[in-house]
Amino acid sequence: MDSSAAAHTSDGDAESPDGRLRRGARSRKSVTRRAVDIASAEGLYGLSFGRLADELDLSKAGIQTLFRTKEQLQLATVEEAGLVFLDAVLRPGFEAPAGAARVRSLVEHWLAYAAEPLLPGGCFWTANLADFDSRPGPVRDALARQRQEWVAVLARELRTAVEQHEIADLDPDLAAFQIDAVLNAANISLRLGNPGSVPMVQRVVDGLLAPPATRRRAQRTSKTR
Amino acid sequence: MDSSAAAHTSDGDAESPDGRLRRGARSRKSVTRRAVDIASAEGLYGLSFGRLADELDLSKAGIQTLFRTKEQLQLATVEEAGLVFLDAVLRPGFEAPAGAARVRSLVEHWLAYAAEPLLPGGCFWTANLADFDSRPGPVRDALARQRQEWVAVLARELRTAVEQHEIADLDPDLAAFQIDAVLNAANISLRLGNPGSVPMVQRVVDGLLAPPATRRRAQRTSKTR
DNA sequence: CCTACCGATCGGTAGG
DNA sequence: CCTACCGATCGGTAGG
Repeated sequence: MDSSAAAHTSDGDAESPDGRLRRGARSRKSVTRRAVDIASAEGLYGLSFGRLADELDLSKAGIQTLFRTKEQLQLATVEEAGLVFLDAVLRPGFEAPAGAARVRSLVEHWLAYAAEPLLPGGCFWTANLADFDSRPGPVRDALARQRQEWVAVLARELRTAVEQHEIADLDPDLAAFQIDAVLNAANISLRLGNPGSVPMVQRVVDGLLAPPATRRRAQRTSKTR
Repeated sequence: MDSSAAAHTSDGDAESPDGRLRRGARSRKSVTRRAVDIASAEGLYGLSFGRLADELDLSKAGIQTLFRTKEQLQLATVEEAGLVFLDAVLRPGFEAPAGAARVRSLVEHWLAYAAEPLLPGGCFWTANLADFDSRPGPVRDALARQRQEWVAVLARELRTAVEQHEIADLDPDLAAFQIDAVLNAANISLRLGNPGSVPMVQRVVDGLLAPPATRRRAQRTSKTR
């Protein structure tokens, strides 16, 4: 992840006398944070230098100087989205003890993250992976890697839950795939004005996480909750 | 669905003497079919009159005459995508007997439909619902309605399977939601060059459709298949 | 269906 | 020779 920001700060150890480097880093952060909001709703192709300039009261050429090309702007936006996800989902989710409790906490924080007002367009990856899955390149690769890391986190906690005998013996990778799938489906349903998929996610997760003796009942009937 | 095609054919009951209406309808179909291909890979916003004109050796203004506005082109493309899905998934799937066999057949045909070369970008709705879920309007409404109809078809067949005692007593709406979710997740994974999610879909569906006595084992362990 | 345009905006770059 | 901007404009293309 050698972003151009790293290059900016590494070619001179000392801050320039008038604070230009500091101001540059601050501008970069404010641009990428806004870009994450735009891209969550309208996709990474909805980004443009001109639009960001208008919304942030900067000049278009100034933003272009910070990122050089649109692809590098998109990559920086993807990286910033990862930080947003880290703060909103991973860090708070990891306050729960490893295993089933952490899976539940991660799912809860994910559902909150997908709802407004954190990101106006819901989940950043739901919106952009579908856009970029047919466009090979570094942006697609970065998005795919982040998604894979998220699914791997879920799988690891599910594996821990199995090893701790909190839940029945299931395939952690398969269960993580299912949880990620229904979360993304719920995110789209939320965008379409149908909140009914959120309790469906809960029921799927409850079914997967139910202790061995009661798992059949929890996932089977519609009136369990 | 009063499309502009209906308006074109209703303002004169008789075919014009030189066959212009016939040729217009043929052109419309060729344009929308190509538009479905483009939109499956690059989204309905990747459509443009100019690009379609280049690819089909027509003039940009000629295509604009057929559809008037870009939104009407998008709506006609969504409608055409529905016909593609009908031919590729629903009609062949419905040749299987109602219930569990039909669910399996629909899933099989869906997975084949999501793979190339039918549509270069995979599932039309996976790509476009994520794009349009934050853009209210008739295009979003049409996409959402089609998706809901597909999930309702799955739910109805699952309900039939329960009533025929082919499968355990589950909530058909919840199971249909899960199946649609993992299908869309598999479609994206296929686009990203990872075919491993297809057998995961099969295992999820097998777990949901397993007969009552064996359902626990089928969905539980990773080495069942 | 065609040529010929419009106001605007795209990503990117010029000199100051 | 560097940066972070500015106003202006490059060649192309968008929907209409």
